[in-house]
Amino acid sequence: MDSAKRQRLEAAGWKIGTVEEFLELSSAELALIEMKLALSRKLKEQRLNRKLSQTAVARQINSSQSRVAKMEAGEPSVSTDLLIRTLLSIGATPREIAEAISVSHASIQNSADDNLQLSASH
Amino acid sequence: MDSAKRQRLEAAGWKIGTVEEFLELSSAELALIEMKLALSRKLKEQRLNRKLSQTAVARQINSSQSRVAKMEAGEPSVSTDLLIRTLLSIGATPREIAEAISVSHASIQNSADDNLQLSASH
DNA sequence: ACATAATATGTCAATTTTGATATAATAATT
DNA sequence: AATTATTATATCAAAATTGACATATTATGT
Repeated sequence: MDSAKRQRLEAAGWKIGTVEEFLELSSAELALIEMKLALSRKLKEQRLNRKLSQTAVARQINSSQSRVAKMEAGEPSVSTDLLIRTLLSIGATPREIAEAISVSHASIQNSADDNLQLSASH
Repeated sequence: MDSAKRQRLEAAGWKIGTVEEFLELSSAELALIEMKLALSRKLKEQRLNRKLSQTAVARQINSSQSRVAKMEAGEPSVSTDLLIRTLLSIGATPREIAEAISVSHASIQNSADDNLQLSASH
């Protein structure tokens, strides 16, 4: 968990810092972060599928290109609300959104490598 | 749609006002509202299942009883973030959350009575 | 009926989120 | 290689959300 997953999270600006800090994140908090990242990825995927630029998406939702970029980067300054609103606006169905969220579940439960590394690291 | 569904939404504080205003709500906005209401209901359901008071839930998430009440009432001042965080905190799984969201989809597609009434009302 | 627990509603200062803007970094096109 | 389109990153004032608090209403038990 430490290395791989933490780096991924930190890259997106979630600055976790120490291992203690990381461990202090409740599983609920982690699950929410994972969910938001899953929605981020879904957004980028859907946008590319529809061959839209970030600017085009921004127009559809009365926002700015930079905010769309932040959404896709999974930055903490982006709320779940905004992610979902944007997904719905470009035509994603609630079902697709639900699927993305379910996937985020799997990624929590599944990353056995991460957990192994964690429990082996002390 | 006017009467039944609008009343439900307005009761929760979404004050829609005129029919025009209502119709101006994009389907994305409506879908998001429906989603949030579905999460509201899920929260209440899960809380009752676990026989927790609103105060007990508030403690778990460092919030207040009144805010939990607002969550369950589906008030606009409650973000999707908070709803999901709370659901996760009391032990709901991402899968359950996803299911609730999928249900909200059905309610949009299904309410044939509402749509009929709407198109017949002018 | 009375007390008590639980839920609802209103308000508000503090925090968080947001769109906008500027600008840098990359990719695509000619 | 030079132009142009696209995406990334930083900053910030305005808007939305939040926890806390007060208090009203409603349920539950005795």
